[in-house]
Amino acid sequence: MSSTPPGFELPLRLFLAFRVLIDELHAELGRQGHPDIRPMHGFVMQAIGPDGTTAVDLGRTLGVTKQAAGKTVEALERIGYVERTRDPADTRRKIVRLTPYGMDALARSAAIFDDLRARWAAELGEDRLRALEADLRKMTPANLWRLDIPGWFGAP
Amino acid sequence: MSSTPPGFELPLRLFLAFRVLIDELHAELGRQGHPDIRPMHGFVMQAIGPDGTTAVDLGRTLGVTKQAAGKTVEALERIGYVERTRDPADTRRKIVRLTPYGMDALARSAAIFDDLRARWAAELGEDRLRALEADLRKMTPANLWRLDIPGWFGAP
DNA sequence: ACACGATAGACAACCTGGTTCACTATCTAG
DNA sequence: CTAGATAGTGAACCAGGTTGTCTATCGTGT
Repeated sequence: MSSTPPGFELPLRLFLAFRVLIDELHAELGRQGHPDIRPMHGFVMQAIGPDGTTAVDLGRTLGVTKQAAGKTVEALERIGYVERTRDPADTRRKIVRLTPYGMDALARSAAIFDDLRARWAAELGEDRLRALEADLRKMTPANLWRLDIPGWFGAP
Repeated sequence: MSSTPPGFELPLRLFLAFRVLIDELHAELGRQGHPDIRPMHGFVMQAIGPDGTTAVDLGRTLGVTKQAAGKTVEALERIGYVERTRDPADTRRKIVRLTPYGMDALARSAAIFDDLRARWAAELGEDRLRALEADLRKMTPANLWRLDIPGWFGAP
């Protein structure tokens, strides 16, 4: 006869679970030769994808301004994860592409996330985890990338 | 015979679910006379609790420095949600307490969160939601309040 | 052919919430 | 009664976000 938990526990647990996964990802990424990568960077590189993009497009994907996207790309460029080249077909545009180092980080991230998911499956059971994922999918918007982290948090 | 989803979907869905709940909370809070409250503030007020606390203690609870906690308290004070009074027993300390307005916001937050949880229960089924909560509880640390949002996100 | 609107990118100023370092005031224990 | 710990504050800085402005380039309509 357990009573229903207070409503505020759910969002907190969701956030904590997210945080636990991200922290573990970055601890492991650090061990695998990517100590300087930050939580944001992984998402941004995922959003850039293997084919490259532009600052404006990246901003659209992530739900932030082109200036914000540009700044992040700059930071990523400084630490060697992306490079920008002018688009010969439209010299206004600069194509942002992952470097081999960036590709490596992205591939490792994917592998580590799969591994973390497998650990959750081992702990909870694959069926329970699938149910959890299905439920979350049901309650969240389709577009995975509109994170606007962490801007929304301080937004007016 | 569905294949297992990519590992990176799980953290994203967790975050998105968190975000959806928080956004809905603040939309409703806005409608109920608290338009100026920001996502951070709700958590901080929860952490302050009905008995009050101090900046140092609050920092410890939230996992941020006392200076950061102090700044947040200042902001909350400016918009009338908390007040600070010197502790007569130790004049170094300043007790941070919720004002009646702050209490109102906290009570409404709790009610809205309960309501949001009820909506999830209606959508997913109470048993599925309980399973989800139980699974998250299993995979996250006990201390609900060590959020360090959003500092951890940009932390070195 | 060309002018004009739309688009890509960059720069500056500012905001929030975090950090570290340094300092004062007060408490407490030896 | 002094030495060390603790509470709070201020300053300088950082990351990542915003708006607003500016230039360069593209592409379309007359």
